[in-house]
Amino acid sequence: MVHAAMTDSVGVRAPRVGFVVSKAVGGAVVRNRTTRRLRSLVAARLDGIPAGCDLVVRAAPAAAAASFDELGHELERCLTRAVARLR
RNA sequence: UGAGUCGGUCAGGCGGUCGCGUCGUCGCUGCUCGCAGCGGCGCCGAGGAACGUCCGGGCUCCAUCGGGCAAGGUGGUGGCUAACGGCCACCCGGAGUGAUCCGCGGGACAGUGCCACAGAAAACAGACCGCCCCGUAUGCCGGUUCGCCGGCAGCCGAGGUAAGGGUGAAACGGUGGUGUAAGAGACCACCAGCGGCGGGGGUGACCUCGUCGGCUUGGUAAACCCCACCUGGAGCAAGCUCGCACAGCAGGCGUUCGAGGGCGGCCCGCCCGAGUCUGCGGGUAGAGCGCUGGAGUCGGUCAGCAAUGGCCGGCCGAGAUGGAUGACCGUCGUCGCGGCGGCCGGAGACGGCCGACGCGGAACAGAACCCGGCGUAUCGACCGACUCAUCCA
Repeated sequence: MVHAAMTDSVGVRAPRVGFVVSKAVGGAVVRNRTTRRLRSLVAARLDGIPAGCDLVVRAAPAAAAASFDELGHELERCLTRAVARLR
């Protein structure tokens, strides 16, 4: 799930992204690994995020078992929806 | 070729005999019938630090409403990481010709304390030897109208000064001049340093340029302290499951007038609450799980200066519980020493290389829940990068 908000109305500052990976996803090791994978996935899609925007990416419990490609598709879907809702 | 700096790898190989532990398997014996004991066979069986237990995490249980005061830790900046007191990069200061190394690197105009020895004086100014001026006992010299006058030295008294001297780890800016009775940032020039303002570069520590100003401010915070940030407690004997055993007695304080407990430092505040505490006496001290494949490691690739991270693929046979992993022999390799033989260099003394032989050495040290670091110990062997000097092309 991806939440988005325009916190810098001028749209100059680079976009900021935060991650929420709760205890429901797994233990400390699983949660940290999930965060790292999500971070690298988002880094590859930074061009599609408008400047001045803040994102919060929340990991569902299924994210722990998902493969890298599955995570990528799901993030893509949520990201386009969240960005479209901004406009 | 010599001298040096930094980083990394390995931790003797092979074979044999005896011994130990987990697991598997076969046989015998026992019974509570799926375990125990004994014996045979087979596989596997410590480390780079397994160590110290100095930090940080995972994991487990307990607690989790809030406020205040303590306590402990960290300390340039930016990043990495699960986290750190770790690592990487950079800044500043110091050492080195250099590669590089070292730093316990916030604040000394918030306050308090301390600064040994030496020195006059150690933090706020003061003045021991000095230097100078004035008054003046006295002495000497010169002049004299014999009243004294001038000069020099100087006891004592009052004052000016901090340039010079010596001490120290450190002495109230440095050098040169002006100035003065002697001197002094009193004034001037340059330099160092401090502060203000402005321009430029950098995410930042900070760097750099210009300009102005009083001319100048000691050290110590691993002394208390101040500032910023961080920290719930206990630990695998954690903890979970199964099984087994027992017997109470006496006393204190208590049941909305509340004992006791929790918020593991204290106080407030909040919550639970009918039992609880002490002494004597009695009982059980068995088994299993946790227990080893994990923030693992190697290669490739992508991002990054790097630490590190993403993706893809490969690899990974200790698990004891009074605690196993040991001892000996053979052989090969390696290092040191000894004499012997050969070759080379040299006038020689001697040095270097090779060969076989003999003797000797091979460290530090050992799992106990698991990781990331740090620190310490270590006979040696090897590899890579870089620096300086000299020579040759």
